[in-house]
Amino acid sequence: MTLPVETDANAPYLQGLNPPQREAVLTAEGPVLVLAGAGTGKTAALTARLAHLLWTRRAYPSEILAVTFTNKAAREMKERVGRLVGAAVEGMPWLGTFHAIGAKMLRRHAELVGLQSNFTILDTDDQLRLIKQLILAADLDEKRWPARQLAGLIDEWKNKGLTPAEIGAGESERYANGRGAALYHLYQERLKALNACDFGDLLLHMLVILKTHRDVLERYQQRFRYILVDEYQDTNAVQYLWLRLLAQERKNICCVGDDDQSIYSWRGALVENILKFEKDFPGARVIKLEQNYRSTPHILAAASGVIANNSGRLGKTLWTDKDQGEKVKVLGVWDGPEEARRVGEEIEGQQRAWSREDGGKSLDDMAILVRAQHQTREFEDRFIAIGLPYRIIGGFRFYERQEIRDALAYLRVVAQPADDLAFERIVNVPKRGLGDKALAKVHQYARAEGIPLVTAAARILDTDELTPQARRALGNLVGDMARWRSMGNDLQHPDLARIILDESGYTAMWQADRTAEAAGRLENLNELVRAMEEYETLGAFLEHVSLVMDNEGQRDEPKVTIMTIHAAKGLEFDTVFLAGWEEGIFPSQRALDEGGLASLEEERRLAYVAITRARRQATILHAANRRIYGQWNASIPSRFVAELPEAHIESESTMTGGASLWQANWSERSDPFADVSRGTGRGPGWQRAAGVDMKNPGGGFTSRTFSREPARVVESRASAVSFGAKPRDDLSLGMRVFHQKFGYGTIAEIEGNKLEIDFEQAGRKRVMDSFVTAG
DNA sequence: GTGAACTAACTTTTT
DNA sequence: GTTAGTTCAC
Repeated sequence: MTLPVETDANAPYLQGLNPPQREAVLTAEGPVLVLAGAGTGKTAALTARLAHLLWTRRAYPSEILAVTFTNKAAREMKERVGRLVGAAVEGMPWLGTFHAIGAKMLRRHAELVGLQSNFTILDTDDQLRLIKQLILAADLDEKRWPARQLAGLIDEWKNKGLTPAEIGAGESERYANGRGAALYHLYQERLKALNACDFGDLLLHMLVILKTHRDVLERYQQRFRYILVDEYQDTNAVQYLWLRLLAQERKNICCVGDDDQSIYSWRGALVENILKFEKDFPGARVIKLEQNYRSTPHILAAASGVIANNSGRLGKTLWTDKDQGEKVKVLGVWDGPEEARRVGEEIEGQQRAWSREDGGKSLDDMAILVRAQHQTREFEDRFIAIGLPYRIIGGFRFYERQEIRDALAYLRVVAQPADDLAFERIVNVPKRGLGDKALAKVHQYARAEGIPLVTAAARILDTDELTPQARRALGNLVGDMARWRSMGNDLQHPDLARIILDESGYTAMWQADRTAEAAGRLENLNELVRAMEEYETLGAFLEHVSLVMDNEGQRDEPKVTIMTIHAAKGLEFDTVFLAGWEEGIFPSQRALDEGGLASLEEERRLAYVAITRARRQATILHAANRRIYGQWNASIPSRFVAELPEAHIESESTMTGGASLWQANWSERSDPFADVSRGTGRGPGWQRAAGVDMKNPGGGFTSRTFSREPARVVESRASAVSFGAKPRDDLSLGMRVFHQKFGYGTIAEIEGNKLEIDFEQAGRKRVMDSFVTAG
């Protein structure tokens, strides 16, 4: 059934692949681990491998299991395989995300875990509301034991592949004095009653089924002749156990990943999975992809220098045949706003060069990567001010938006009368005068009778439990729902959805809304209904939406991308700005405080991922002062800056008088920021970070040019020289002023209490307004 | 039952 | 400094 090997070499899908890539494609049988460094053509190899399996008739499309983590990756793979082998991809029903495939399998075997095949997939919002109810019912103080915490624990347990029965006393102890396991159990019971699943269940239920039903397991083991796993370093315990069971029989499993890019341990990912692959699958072929097609040598060297500080790596040496290119720029700035300003200037410069077509870049080729979402704000503010088009990736996904969730709840309650959570969500949206009181009565009735809320609501109308007003409102709603349900039989579901949204008053609610977002929300609702048209049934659509639908903003004009490093994984840009490389920000304070060495190493991998996003140019920024939760803090450069190999970077500081002056200021204690209030709300972590408790204080750029003396920590006190000082109103643009160090100059820019001054002798400098006098 | 004022909390978030 | 979530007064 296989073609002779000689023809393989000429196969179209092998064109342009380097030797290790070819090996990864052609080693079809047996376990294979492909260690693919950043930018080494991983996806090309993966898709070629799929094409190879199909082309050589080793397997039918339906006999290959190919799992990814993101919908985007799945989509991309589908597209690329399609280009190689044509329509055959259409028949690849088992190419998708872990969760999508889990859901697909689970629908076939739902009854084995006490669900019906049309179960609902709850989003995190529903999940949290359900857990809150359980906590309330368990008579726990929600302040002391937040629902979020329990949700997090349950999620963690599910990621580890643990059912309630498998939670030991020690684990259970982690919530409400040992009641964790019991609450987890209750939660699962509730889900079953609601005929619902959360994300974790999609995998855990399937794992349980595979473990306990030999026949089912064997059927899948037979079916999947070949298994392909993308981003293997990100698999968690359930996913790992799942794969191991499925691959046990044929052992044709190919995992692709990069231990250096494992950045999701907080979601339960286990780097160990990739590290022990050869133990799990004896005789595994390990193939390293090390030729990088993305970045310049300087960028690769910078990234390698940083990641080399981690221990326990499988170890890869990336190389490239590209030209040296530019060194990685390390830029020290005064504070957050200046960071944003500098990046803006840099981008505008490149953009101008681009419009002159002399080697500049389109905005689409540039990105700003940050550690945490809140850092995007500073850039957003600045870019709005200078009119630079930008797009922020992240925040809410499409189906996480309030209006989408509400609309889906309406659809769910019609499609699935047992869906209490959906009912609760919309019972008083828009406002119908059905508040806590009325709802509590319905709840009580439902619990007493053991029936779903919708049914209870219908029955309670015949009693005199409710106030006449509530009764009227609830009667209308229940009547509407019954009508919509019956209409479902002879209407197309998009039409039905439109009717539901109109008749329920939901659309009208947003039309009446005067806030800025209202129009966008209506737009989203339209989009939702439009998207429904592509699905056969309402059920199919609901699954798609909760599992797959994302809101890739439509690409119009070129824009700079601002996003977190996590979100940037797998992407690449010509020019990348890496902002906020300061202790406490990156590495994050939480990682430093809580996770020990392991989480510091994960932060370092994050740094590695960040640098390797850049094709031609990377600029790393760090500010001396940063406002965190409204408090100004002196900050010191990240240790990762210190780890950048000197030969591949170029440092620059915009600090007044350059780095040496800053150093002088620092030690003379004349730096106004050295004494800036640190506030009282800071945990010990902040002081520790500022106290530089690491081996290499300050480090890098800092250790070479600045004082090694750490920023001193001074307790809060209403200091005269603080940011709180009121701005001077006696200064204006173009005014001639005098400065102790720099002499006379004219004010070129005023930004808060910081001035940009063109000095007659010293040139352009940035100084604090309190340091100048009107000249 | 609904709006307005207060108060804790605050990474990353593929599904 | 923001924002979500809760409490309090109509």
